Amino acid sequence: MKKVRLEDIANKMGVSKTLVSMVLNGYGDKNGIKKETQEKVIALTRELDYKPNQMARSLRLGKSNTIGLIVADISNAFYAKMARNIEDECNKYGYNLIICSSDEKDAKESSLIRMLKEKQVDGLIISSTLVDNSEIVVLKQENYPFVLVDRYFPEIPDTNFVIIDNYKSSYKAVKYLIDSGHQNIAMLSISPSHLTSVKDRNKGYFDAIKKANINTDHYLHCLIPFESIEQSVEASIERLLKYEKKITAILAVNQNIALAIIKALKKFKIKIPDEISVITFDDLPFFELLTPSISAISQPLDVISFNAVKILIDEINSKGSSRKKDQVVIPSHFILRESCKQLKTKKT
Amino acid sequence: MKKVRLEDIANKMGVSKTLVSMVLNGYGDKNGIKKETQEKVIALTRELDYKPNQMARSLRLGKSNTIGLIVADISNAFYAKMARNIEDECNKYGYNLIICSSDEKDAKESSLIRMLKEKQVDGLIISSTLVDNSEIVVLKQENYPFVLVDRYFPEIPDTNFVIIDNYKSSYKAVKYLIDSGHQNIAMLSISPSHLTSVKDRNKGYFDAIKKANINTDHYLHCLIPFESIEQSVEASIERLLKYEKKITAILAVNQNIALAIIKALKKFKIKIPDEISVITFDDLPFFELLTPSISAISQPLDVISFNAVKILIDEINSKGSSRKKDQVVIPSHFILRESCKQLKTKKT
DNA sequence: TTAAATTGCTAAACCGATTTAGGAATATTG
DNA sequence: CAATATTCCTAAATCGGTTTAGCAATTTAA
Repeated sequence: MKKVRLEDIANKMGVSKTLVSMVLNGYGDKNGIKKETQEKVIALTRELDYKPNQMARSLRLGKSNTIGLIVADISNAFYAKMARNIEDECNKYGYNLIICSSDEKDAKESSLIRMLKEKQVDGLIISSTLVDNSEIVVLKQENYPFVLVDRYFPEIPDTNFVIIDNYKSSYKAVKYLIDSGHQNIAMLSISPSHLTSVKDRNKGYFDAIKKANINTDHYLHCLIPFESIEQSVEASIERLLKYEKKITAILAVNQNIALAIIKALKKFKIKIPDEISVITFDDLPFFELLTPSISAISQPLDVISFNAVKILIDEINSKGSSRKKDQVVIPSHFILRESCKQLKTKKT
Repeated sequence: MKKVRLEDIANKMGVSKTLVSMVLNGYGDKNGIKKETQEKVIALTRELDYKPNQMARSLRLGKSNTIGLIVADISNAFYAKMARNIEDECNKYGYNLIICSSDEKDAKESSLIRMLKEKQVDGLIISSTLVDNSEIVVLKQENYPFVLVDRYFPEIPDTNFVIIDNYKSSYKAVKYLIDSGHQNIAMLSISPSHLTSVKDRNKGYFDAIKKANINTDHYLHCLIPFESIEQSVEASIERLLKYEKKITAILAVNQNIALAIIKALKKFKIKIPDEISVITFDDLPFFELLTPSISAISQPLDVISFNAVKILIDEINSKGSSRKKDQVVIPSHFILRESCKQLKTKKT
């Protein structure tokens, strides 16, 4: 069973493929094609189950109606959720999504960007891990439509991005802990930590403890290598437990770190929150199910996705004319759960 | 900055685009192109940062090097993990992935299949939700390469599929509970339940309790509507708690149901496993972190993905000649954790 | 010295759609 | 009745690659 082409329809009807194309694209009236002819075309199209070859169409139109999404790892709950939201938003505009995982690897991300461009995607949404951001700079120079999410590049001006207010979120969470009476607060952050999201979260933590004039020992701020989260977190926790002063709270820089922390504390039989309070960036449905449930800084992924796609489509549609870039910072939600212990009542 | 085309390279060098194309595709020697010329082509290609338009290439070659993946919901941890494994496998073969979520909706899945065909994907991997499977039948008639995962259609013979042994997994899990002394074992299954995976899991449950000659009251087998898992599970649990006999174990048909069960039991302050033991299909990293940790029937997603992609690529490569279909059934792993209580020592 | 073989390359067709420019037949106008 | 306008449609170019068929110049063979 051979595929049905536009030409097959045209031949079978004894008209030109120009006519068929016009009718199928809704330009029948505009080009003065007889109603009767139009109906016959439509009918035959149905009958033969004609499916236009989008590849051919895209080549001619210079538009693939496909968007590329690059995240660190699609199997990560955070990105999976984001991908789903982005997928839905894209569908609304008639776009499809090619999803790729960069594994936080520079080389892989760069080659993914190049590959997606070769595939002629109309735009990119990137949660970039790049240190060497030259590929992004090229995108910008080429005026290629793209939006950064979750992380951005302060050193590249005038790029679209959608992020949460990482600094403020971090600062507020730590401030909450301080106000609850915690004096020795650790943060388990991640390395490489050139990512703006991580940097801002780190800075929020440091600024909050500095401002409160409590223990600002850098020993309390641990960098966990991305490649070996589980073991490194366990080692760090072990180290922290031996610290001269009693550490009573930990801030996790993301959900992966949080999972590892919970696992390690379980292993060392440290009770949350009685001995150590825990707050994490990123919320997972199951943080609520744990006993105790885990306090989280939740990113509104639907809002982020909505904005990212909207901006990207806008960028695509206004290609050529250089459009003013959108830089959206969305507030996060602090969700207080059982994992935080009040050491004293909050000062008024 | 205009895009560089094959022709631009050719013009700039004063050769034909045929030559350039041949060289870039590695057919330079075969066509007797001078080494010197070849080198010049390669050099110029680098210099101009030429990126072939894959759309044009695909159109000519009738091959997009793209695969479509349809799952119920990519934000679901199970499918996210599967998608990632499939992505990696595809990359090994030089393919990309368009991922789509069907939301377990017939109409949406059918239209996704049609859409992906229009996009000229070279093959499909589908975790199908279809009751009306006519779109699958069409695929088969057209000899369109596809592989079913997780679920298949017994009524459509000779289709590729990769699944786990749902019946046996379910049977064994329930048998384990029975052997541990449980007499009143509930199962929270899902509706619509036309899916082979669900049907087989249900059958395994029923056969195990029938064989053991214990309570086979159908009241213990609850169907949770897909659209309202949380509320329905809660209602079902409430009902089960009022049952004339004391229910001491529950089998969850998948991770979503399990999450809802854990939540509901937490709400009703029922202790796992002291009052009720829990086993679930599908393993999540966090099942291990819960207190108590949750026993699970784990699907080896890497093995499933590996097979699915391998079969699909094989199918794509042997297109035309009708290839013998692969039907792979992979054993699952039962992971015993703290959520199962021994009511008596296992009989010998 | 001429026919045959080899070397190194190219023109043009093709994939399947969209679009531009225009043509033939009929209807309307002056 | 000729000139113009309208109606309905089409041939051919185009998008950017790959591939087929073949050509001109040189080398080898007879």
